[in-house]
Amino acid sequence: MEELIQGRELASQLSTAYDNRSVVNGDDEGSAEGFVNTLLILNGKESDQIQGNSSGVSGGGVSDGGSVVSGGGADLSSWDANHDHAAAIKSEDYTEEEISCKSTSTFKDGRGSYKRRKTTHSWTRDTPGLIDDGHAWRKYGQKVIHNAKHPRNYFRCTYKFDQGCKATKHVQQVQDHPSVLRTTYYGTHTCRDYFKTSDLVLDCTNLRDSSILISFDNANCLTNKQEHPFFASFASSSV
DNA sequence: TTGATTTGACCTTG
DNA sequence: CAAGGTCAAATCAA
Repeated sequence: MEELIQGRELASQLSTAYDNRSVVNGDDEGSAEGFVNTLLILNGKESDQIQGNSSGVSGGGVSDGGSVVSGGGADLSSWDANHDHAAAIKSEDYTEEEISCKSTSTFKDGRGSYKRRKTTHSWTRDTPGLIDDGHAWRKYGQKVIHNAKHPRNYFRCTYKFDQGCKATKHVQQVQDHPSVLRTTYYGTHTCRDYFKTSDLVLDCTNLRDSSILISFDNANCLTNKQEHPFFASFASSSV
């Protein structure tokens, strides 16, 4: 996060320097390194760390969820602050095994890509009821869990097939508190809900001098940046 | 008619 | 083999 914040500052400095056509010297090597690190992170080189240590990253985020990348320090606290019923979130162990399906057995009817969730990156949230987390989910299963009073519901991203989004989640009532729903998120959203993000502004602070930025509605700049902080920063780094 | 949900069967993993 | 995760046909709903 420090690198990301630093990168944001450096990007601003770079923009200013470019405007002034001034020669950057002195500690420019360190600055450049930090900026490159930031770009690497934003482009996924260290995305695992981001995902593993962050709540509210795309899949885990509610519609007005917290910031991960671009929001800076102020946004970091917005997750809990914006929720009266502070959601309990925790990350679990994560390995690269998720990436490769190591099954060697034969598949029947095209099935077989089953992966135990134990080794995949996940985080949980406890909510007092059903909430809109800002993503389109489709239920694909329900299962009675051993030693659990309540069944577990399985959801996948609506755009799983359209856009290959691998995000899934499980929702289950907490045993001791039936009114509380425990949602476990797996994977992060790689999809784009074009209807919801059509007015997304990637980085309004440097809008005037950023030829790579895409903006469809500048008027909602602040609002959307708060609602989709991760997408905003992620997208801007990817364009 | 089309998309979402239900639910039992199927499949993998520990 | 038990348990959890996913598939897909049947069903529901807009």
